Amino acid sequence: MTRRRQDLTDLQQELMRVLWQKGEATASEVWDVLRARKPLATTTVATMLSRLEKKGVVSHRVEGRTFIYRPRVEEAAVRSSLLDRVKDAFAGDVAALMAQLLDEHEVDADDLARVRELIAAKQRELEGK
Amino acid sequence: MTRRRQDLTDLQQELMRVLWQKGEATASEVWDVLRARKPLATTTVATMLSRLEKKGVVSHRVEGRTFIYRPRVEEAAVRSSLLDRVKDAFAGDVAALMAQLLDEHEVDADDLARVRELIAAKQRELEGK
DNA sequence: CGTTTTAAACTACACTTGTAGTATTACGCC
DNA sequence: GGCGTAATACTACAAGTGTAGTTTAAAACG
Repeated sequence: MTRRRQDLTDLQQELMRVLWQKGEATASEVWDVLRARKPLATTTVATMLSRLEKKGVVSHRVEGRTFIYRPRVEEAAVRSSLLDRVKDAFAGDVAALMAQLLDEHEVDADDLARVRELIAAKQRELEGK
Repeated sequence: MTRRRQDLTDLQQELMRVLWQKGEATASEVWDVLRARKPLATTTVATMLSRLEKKGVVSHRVEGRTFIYRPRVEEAAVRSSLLDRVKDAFAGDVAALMAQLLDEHEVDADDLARVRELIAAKQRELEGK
């Protein structure tokens, strides 16, 4: 029980990213995408996928003798769970979190504008209530 | 090499949180703080602390026959590393990240105001260049 | 001083992860 | 139809984690 929440490790997330992007994929298709970033044996990818299935985050159907995997959790949910972690690390202080984010990561003018609009919307929403 | 970056698990982070807050602490002091949240044997905490030391994230000095631990990594660094992870999960899209954050987490008017000001500052900074 | 308490050291163990080799078996090609 | 190819199944193994018991030794208390 190494991780609480249904968190994914980096590698697991990379596998999932492929599935999320493609909708579904075979082990070798996933391998094909990942090998650019990182050299892995095909069996490694297969192993990971079947373990992910055991964890319930992917499922597969069989076509011929090939497994076609597809995600069973949404990317947004995983992101959300990750956000929770970070929020905890910031003792729940979302503003502080954003501050550090703005501070350490390259955010361009467009991003700022977008976020600004989001905030305005949120403020209107708060006032509405 | 289960985790890249020098990431900490949830439990490890809870231990560290105590050290960051107190500046330094003995195993039983840490245990004392943690046991509210979670029942752990004292030896568990001691084990974790010595493993954290092996990893280089804490150090200790001896006083009498007691170890007094202190953090060797800053909280900001750990937060930063966590932010990196999330940013990756959002494919680098900081604005999207913030959007989900604003959407799913309770942010009050004060927070919004603070963030708004941060963004304004950042915008001015960008223009300045 | 002997007994209880307390600290740290050492040992243990199950589980997950990253990583991949080996075995088996079905397919498609010549 | 035999053979290489490719796919899954099975096995392996070292690290790291969560969790804690056992051992040893010192300190504190009465």
